[in-house]
Amino acid sequence: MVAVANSTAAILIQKLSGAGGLSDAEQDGLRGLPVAVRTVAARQDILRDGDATGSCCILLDGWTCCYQMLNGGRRPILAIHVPGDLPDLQSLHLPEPDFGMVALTPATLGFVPHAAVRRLMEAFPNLAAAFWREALILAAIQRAWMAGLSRRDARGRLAHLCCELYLRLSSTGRTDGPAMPMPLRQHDLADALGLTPVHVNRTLKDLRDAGLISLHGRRLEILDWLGLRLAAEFDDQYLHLNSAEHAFA
Amino acid sequence: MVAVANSTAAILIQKLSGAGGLSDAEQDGLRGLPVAVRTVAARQDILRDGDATGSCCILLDGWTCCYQMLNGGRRPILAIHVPGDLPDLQSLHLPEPDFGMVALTPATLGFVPHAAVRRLMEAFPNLAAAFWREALILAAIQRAWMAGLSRRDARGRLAHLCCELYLRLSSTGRTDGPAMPMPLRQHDLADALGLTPVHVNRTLKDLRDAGLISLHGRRLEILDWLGLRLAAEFDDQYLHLNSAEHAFA
DNA sequence: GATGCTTAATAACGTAAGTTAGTATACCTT
DNA sequence: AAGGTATACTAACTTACGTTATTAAGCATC
Repeated sequence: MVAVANSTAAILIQKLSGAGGLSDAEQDGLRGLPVAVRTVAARQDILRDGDATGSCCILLDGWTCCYQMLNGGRRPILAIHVPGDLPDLQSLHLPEPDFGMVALTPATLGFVPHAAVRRLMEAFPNLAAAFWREALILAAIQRAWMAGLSRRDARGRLAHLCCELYLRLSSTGRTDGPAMPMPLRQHDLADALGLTPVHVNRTLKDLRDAGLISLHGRRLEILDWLGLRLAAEFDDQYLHLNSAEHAFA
Repeated sequence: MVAVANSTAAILIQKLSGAGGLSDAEQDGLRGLPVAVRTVAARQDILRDGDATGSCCILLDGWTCCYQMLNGGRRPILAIHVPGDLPDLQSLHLPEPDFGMVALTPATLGFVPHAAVRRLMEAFPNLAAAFWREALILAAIQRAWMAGLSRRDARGRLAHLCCELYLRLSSTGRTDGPAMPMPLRQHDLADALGLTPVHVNRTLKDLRDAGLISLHGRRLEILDWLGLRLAAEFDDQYLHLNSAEHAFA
């Protein structure tokens, strides 16, 4: 366990800088956090349902997701996380997680002990607010997702997910023009969208045939942003992005 | 706007007392909160999507729900709240809500200005933690709900909701033996479960015919708790209830 | 105790998505 | 490059749930 490495601190500082930015003291506080960096292989469990770890993590590289296991192998995916996300701040006050977490790609995470986070949050109310803001944005993302599961058809759900992931990646410069990495297999998409893999396949074909996206070899390209937004009824407000700058702005 | 009335303080104190209870100073802090009590009629909007109110609310009596509006009158319900719940703590850090809130029954709510809540949370870290714990429990409830929308059939979803609401009501003594109030109309249940009212009706009949519940005149009775739990694959851990005491313990 | 209005119950029919099964393609490993 | 495994694609068939429509039952208001 070493003090937060430069790159980790940079990611945290970028993530937590809201409209007002962070003071030097706050930035130093973040840089002083003790962190254990861990690398995991794709498909490897990061957190098992019920494990209490005593630390929070920040996703530094790669993608992860949270899921719940139900009987019969059903595995609803509850959230997808991309670099910069803080997936389990909730563990600060609910030590026993009600979900598991796996890596969707090879991933590296930083684990920071709860005690250190708590100390930092008490010393810097602004940082506490910034941490909570992040947690609350993830909760807002969950709400939007939930609304889709409840009341959108397969096409709308898939389109919505594409829009959302594109913007979330774009906000930290991880898109490549209109294209982005798409590490989720159709099986994962199915678990995220509440569909079967077969129907995900059909629906992808549908969006492809409609000229909205193309998806080959783990790379998703958005061919018609407006059309996709429309199919998704997508409104980016819930993401609370600082800059709405992306290839289609 | 007056200082929290006795009953309001009692509800807050009960809600926020975790395993350790609250100190006298903390309880006094809660009693000193300025609160505006408002009564709303059933079906009346409490919060419109996008409104910034500048305060948080606590539900003192009655039921409310949060929803999002989609095109074509689709109205997914994202959360159901019962007395004691703090439905919009998130507004502390995300002032523009991404959802609306309506009363499901005549309801009375207490509104506390953000500034006052923030002051209290800075003065009493324990209270801050307790508030966040409540918000995180509601988020956990959302996750469980989401998993259902994604991977449970109509029967499982409805059974799960019955189990959950029963325990949540039971934890503040609002059940009556194996029975509880059930103010949601079938139309509301449909929006909460991602189904159509017709199918909710069919599914209710299904659970009734299976001898698991009975539902007449806004009153839900659980006839076979074990059977219902089984149909729901219900595990109450995610509710983080202090006491698992209820009629079926 | 009529009148209307909202909610619940059923039935008949339609369809989006699930299931099963098979083939093709990509991707690893040696 | 050959073989094996995981993933993607497609088709044929089934089903849970949606849709539309009608009737019945509550539950207000005058």
